[in-house]
Amino acid sequence: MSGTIPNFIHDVIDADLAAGRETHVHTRFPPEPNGCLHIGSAKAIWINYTTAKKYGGKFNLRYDDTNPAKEDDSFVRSIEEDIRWLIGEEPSGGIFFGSDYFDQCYEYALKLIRQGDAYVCDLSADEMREYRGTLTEPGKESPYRNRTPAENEDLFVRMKNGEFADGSRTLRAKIDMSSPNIVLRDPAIYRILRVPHHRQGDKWCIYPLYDYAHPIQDAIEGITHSLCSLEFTNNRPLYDWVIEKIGFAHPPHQYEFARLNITNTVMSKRYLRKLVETGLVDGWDDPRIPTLSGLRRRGYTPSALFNFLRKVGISKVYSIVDIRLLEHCIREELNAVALRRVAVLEPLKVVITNYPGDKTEYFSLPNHPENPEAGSRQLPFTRELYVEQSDFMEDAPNKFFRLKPGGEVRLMGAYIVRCDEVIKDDSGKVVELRCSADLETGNAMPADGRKVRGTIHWLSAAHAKDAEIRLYENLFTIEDVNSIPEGKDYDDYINPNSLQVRKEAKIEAALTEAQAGQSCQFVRTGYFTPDSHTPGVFNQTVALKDSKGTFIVNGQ
RNA sequence: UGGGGUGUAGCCAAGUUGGUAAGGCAACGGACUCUGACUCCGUCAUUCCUAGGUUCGAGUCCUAGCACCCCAGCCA
Repeated sequence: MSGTIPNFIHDVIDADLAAGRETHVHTRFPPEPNGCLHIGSAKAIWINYTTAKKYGGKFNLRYDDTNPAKEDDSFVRSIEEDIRWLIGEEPSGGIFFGSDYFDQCYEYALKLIRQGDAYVCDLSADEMREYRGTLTEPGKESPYRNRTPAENEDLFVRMKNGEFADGSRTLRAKIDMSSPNIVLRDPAIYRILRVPHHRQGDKWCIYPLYDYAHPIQDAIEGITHSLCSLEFTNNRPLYDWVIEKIGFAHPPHQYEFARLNITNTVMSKRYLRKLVETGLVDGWDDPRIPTLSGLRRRGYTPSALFNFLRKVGISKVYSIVDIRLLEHCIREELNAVALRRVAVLEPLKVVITNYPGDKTEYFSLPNHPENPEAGSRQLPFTRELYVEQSDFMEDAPNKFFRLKPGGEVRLMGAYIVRCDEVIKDDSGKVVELRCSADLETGNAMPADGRKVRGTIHWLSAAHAKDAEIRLYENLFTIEDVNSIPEGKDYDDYINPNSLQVRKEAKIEAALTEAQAGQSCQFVRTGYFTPDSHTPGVFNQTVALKDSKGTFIVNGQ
């Protein structure tokens, strides 16, 4: 279940191992602590983690914290928590910080300077852009490109010592201003930035850029296969350049895979942040967004997520996965293990007219119909019950197998009842049903052999407990949020029904003891889990599948 | 009009040295059912972006096109 299907990365590794280019496998996941992890990050974690595992190698967690202007310590804590939750253990190779290698990055920069492979450039950001050229025209060499190594070293040391203003100079790799790959047109590898670092404090006023720092981090940690997403493909030649010029004995190699996209949701950190900051969702762990904390609060499990990722596979094709595959994976898992419970989301009172008002009897309901070992529990039955409003229809079509005037239905695990009378309020709304139970038959099959097709869930009004139940739908009404028409914005496609709160819900007594992190199936409606923030609130993980499109317990 | 990456069903995605298109999701039929769930059966690419070519035989090889994605941050 946790394995992977064949993929090009493992093909590469198999070849490396077979040819003796590598003797082992070491991977890493390098998040920048500038936001929360989401299911797209989970794909990167899963690929790196399972690859290391498959080959008996190690897996590192490394915070890629080279830009103090964007990073925050609170995110390193949330990332660590999410990863522990996801993989269920410590990263086997350890936890590191890219910033811990700043000294080495600095020393290697000096080495590049002395080799004539890097120079201090005084061009402003705007000038550098002009000199860079365009996609179709080569760039021009910087007038500072031919400074001597000694002059460059002097300048770079003074950059480090804080003698120059932010942005006034950069250290650049001396590669090729006419390269068709723009990444290679003398990229900046160090910038001056007077921003305190979350771990280094005020030690530095120059910080290395990703393209320069990343290969060094990988090499220092002994990473063999550096697996990242497709948008870094253009940067790979620079990655290799850094490794080669510094002269690492055992060069790591980078391989790229397509990032994850899912229909009707958003994966960009930038937009997730916007949703959180504008209050369109309720924090980074809002159950409607695909952050790991949100998914966790929603009731998703690491194994369901990993299974999902495994089924999606690894490729280099831009793709957008149907969110229903994700839902399938959590249903598949929860169906097998979740205990069945009764909850009435939208209660409608039912009075059993031929049942004594002072009587209570108990019916046994299985905790899991397919697993007798899960046992059963007793549900109290009394004259006044609650059933689901949507389980009654006054003018019902033929295929409606639930309660209707004059019709019979089975109360799950208990009596067959017939609807005799419908009581409405002044506005015509149905407020109560008066039914009669087949007391002879009890919870057995009818002796006369008549068929009762429908089975609905119910709760004794006197015994039911109150709860708030939150139902969720897709956050976006558009499948691909990456292709929003011109002139429109993400916000134009937010589903107004993404959260629906049922405050008047009723639940069976056993549910009052449910703990956050436990999932159960509310019979006939879906899988739910207690909210981790508010006691007495349940979050819907996913609705039960509704193959005929008529099982309307959710919404209208 | 530069460079890089990618094109297999509605959506993901396998396809060994060319040998006659896996699997999953979705959908649609049907069986079963005291959850309209689950489970179970069945249907779902004469065709692999297009056009040529090589071959007894091509998704796999060759040639030429086309489409989509990424790159012009002192972001990652």
